[in-house]
Amino acid sequence: MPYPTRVRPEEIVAEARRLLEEGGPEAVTMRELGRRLGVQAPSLYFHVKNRDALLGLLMDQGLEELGDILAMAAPDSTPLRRRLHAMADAYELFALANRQLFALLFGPRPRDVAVDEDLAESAAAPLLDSIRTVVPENMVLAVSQAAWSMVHGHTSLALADQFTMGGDPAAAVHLAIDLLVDGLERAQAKP
Amino acid sequence: MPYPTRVRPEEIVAEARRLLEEGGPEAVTMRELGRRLGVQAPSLYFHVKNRDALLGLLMDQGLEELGDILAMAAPDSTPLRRRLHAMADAYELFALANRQLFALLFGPRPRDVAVDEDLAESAAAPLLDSIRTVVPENMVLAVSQAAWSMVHGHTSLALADQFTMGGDPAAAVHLAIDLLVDGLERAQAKP
DNA sequence: CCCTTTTGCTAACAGTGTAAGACTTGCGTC
DNA sequence: GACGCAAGTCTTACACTGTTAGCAAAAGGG
Repeated sequence: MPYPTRVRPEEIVAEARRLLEEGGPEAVTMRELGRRLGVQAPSLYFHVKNRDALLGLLMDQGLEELGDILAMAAPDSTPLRRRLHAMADAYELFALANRQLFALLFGPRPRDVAVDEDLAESAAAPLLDSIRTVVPENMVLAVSQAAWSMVHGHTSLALADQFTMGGDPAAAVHLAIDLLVDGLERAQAKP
Repeated sequence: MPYPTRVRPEEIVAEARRLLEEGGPEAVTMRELGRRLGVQAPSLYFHVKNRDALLGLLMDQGLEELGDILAMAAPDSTPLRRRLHAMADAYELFALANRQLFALLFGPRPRDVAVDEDLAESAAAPLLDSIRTVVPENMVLAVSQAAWSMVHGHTSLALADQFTMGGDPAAAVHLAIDLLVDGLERAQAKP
C-alpha cells in the first residue's frame, strides 16, 4: 500500500446512496461526494470508473437487497395467498425506504448502465418458486409476470403519489392478489 | 408586438418533447433547445419560467393525451372485459410511443414540478366510469386502483425491459384482467 | 538511499441553468 | 415624421457539473 488510502469503494457507494435518497440522481455529484468523504472529486475516479458506473453499483446493491427481502418475506411453507401478500408488502416497504433507488432500478435505463443479469434473476426467483407450487409449469411465467406487474404497478404508483383520490390502495393490491389466487385455484380444481 | 417574436411557447414545448424522447430528460438542455429554435438560450426564459416548468408543461401535455387516448380506447357500450383489454393496450401503446415522457409522468416527482390535478383526474375518469358499470359504488375506487396497478405495472416493467425471461407479458396482463373481471362478476352474482 | 507504485492534489476544459443588463425593433402617440 | 415605450432578443457572466492531464506526496522493496 504505497499511499495511505483515504477512502474505500464501499464508503463511496454508501455515501452515494445517501446522496441519492436525499436529493435524487441529480444530487449525487462527484464533487459533493468527495466533499463528504474528505477527498477531492477527481480522486474518486481511482476507485470508481465514473459516475454512471457508480450508479450501476448502487443498482446492483439495491437489486441484491430486494432479492433478499423478497426471499425472506415469508417461509416457503406459507400458503400462496399469504405469501404473495407478504411479498407485496415487502416489495412496497423496500420501495418506500429506497424511493430513489427503486426508481433508478425500474426507470428507463440510463444509456450505458447495465445491471447484473444474474442478480435480476435471483431477485425474481422467490416469486417464481412460490407460484410454481400452485400452477402448472407452462403457466408459471405468465402468472408470475401478472403478479409482479400488479405489485410493481401499485408500488410505483404509490411512490409517485398517484393515488390522490383516496381509498386504500394497499387493500386494493391485496384484493387483486386474492382475485388472482382464487382464479388460479378454481382453474386448477376444475379441469 | 414591439419586437418580432422569433419563437412561440408551443414550438418550445414541441421541440423540448422531441429532445426528451431522443435522449431522455438530460438531453433537453436550454442551449440545445435554443440552438434548434434559432434563438439563444436565455431568450427562452421569456416564454417559459425555467427548465423545470418546461418539463411540467410536457407532463401536462402527456397527461392530457393519455386521458384522451384512454377515453377513446373503446366505446362506452363495450363489455367491461374487452374494454379493459382495449384500455390496457392503449396505455401500453402510449407508453411505448412516449417512453421518456411516460417515465417522467410516473417517476419520482422532480422537486417543484407539479402536474395539474384536474388533468390527472380527467385522465383517470374513463377507467372509473367503466368499472362503475359493474361494481357497487363503494368498491369502484379499490377495483379501479387494482386494475390500474396491474396495467401500469406491466407497462412500466415492459418499458424498463424487465421481462427478460421471455414468455408473453402482454398475454399475462390480459389474463390478469380476465381473472379480475371473473372475480368481480362472480362476487356480483352470488350475494 | 533511491525508486516504484499508489493515491492524492490542483488546474483545466467543455458543458450546464440562469440572472443582469444592454440592444433592437415595431407600435401608439404627438 | 419623430419620440418614447415595451416586448423580445442578445451578450456576458457566475456558479455549478463530469472528467482528463499532470504533478506531488507517501509508503514499501531493492
